[in-house]
Amino acid sequence: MDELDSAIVRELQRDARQSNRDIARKVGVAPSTCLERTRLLRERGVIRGYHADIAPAALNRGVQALVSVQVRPLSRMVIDAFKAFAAGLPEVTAVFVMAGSDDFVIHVGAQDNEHLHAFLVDRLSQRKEIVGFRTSIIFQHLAKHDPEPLPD
Amino acid sequence: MDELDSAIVRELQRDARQSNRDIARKVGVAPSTCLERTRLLRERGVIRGYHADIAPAALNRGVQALVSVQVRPLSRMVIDAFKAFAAGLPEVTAVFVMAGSDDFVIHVGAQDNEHLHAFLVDRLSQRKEIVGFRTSIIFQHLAKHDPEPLPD
DNA sequence: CGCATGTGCCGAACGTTGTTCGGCCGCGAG
DNA sequence: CTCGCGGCCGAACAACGTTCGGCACATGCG
Repeated sequence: MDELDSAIVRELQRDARQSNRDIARKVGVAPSTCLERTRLLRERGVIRGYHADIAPAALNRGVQALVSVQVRPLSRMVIDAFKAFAAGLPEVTAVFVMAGSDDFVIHVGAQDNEHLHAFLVDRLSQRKEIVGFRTSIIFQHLAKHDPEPLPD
Repeated sequence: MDELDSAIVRELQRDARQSNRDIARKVGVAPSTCLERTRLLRERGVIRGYHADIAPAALNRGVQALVSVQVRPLSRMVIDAFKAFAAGLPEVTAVFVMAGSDDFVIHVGAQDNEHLHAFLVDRLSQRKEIVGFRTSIIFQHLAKHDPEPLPD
């Protein structure tokens, strides 16, 4: 992970669909070199994939929320089962397994408040391992899609 | 946003770096048609960008946390100022503006616990508008990078 | 010090792709 | 029925991805 790799990664974070030649030119190497570096970055697991960023409203997810969930008992079986369950729900876009007073934080998107409420009542609260959850609506979501690498 | 648009979006969510021809073939139209559709989706703001998904450890973010923050007074000025401040910090990868008992949730990544602690103590707690914050470590982060669109 | 070995980069070549554009088809309005 | 329009197609050309042989530099060993 030298300076060249970092530069390539930065470019792909900024715009994953620009041509390999453009990236090569920006980072100052030949296209073939750039391609080989990129291939190795994928192979090493540094680059995990390339994804389009879609406006939530276009996917019928106009309302988003973070749901903090506590489950009991705190055994691996229960945690893994709930994690798999949550990840499988279509309204769920991300699952955080947490340390602290909340065991999970779930990022949920729904068409509107009514659908969100239905999701919480009909899906989540069904699960017997849940001993409590707290839902907070998201007003805004600023995501940094090209975070700079932190210095060592 | 007809069925063809949805199919293209789905493919670009799955893999943003596959060729336009491949996408066209999978969704069953000519490459030129697919390209034009994609261009319109970008123009309409449905597609907001294409980003590489990078392993956090490679960016020196081995430790991640969600920080719930309360600020006072709850005026637009204070909220906007804190939002801009948080988004500008290199350790911060996402800022959620929330409804509920927490005003913000900040997604933070740091090299290790020591750096995380330093960030919280030296950066966050500097801000006078903060009346309280709570930090929870993230053990795991399952993100769904190709969420299916919800039915209408 | 000279030489052998290996690693990483380059540039050329070729098959593939992106992108544009003219034209065709089907549909709806008049 | 005819006209106009929107959307899709296919061809063409420039640009790109990908592979491969070779070169230069560094490293370690005789």
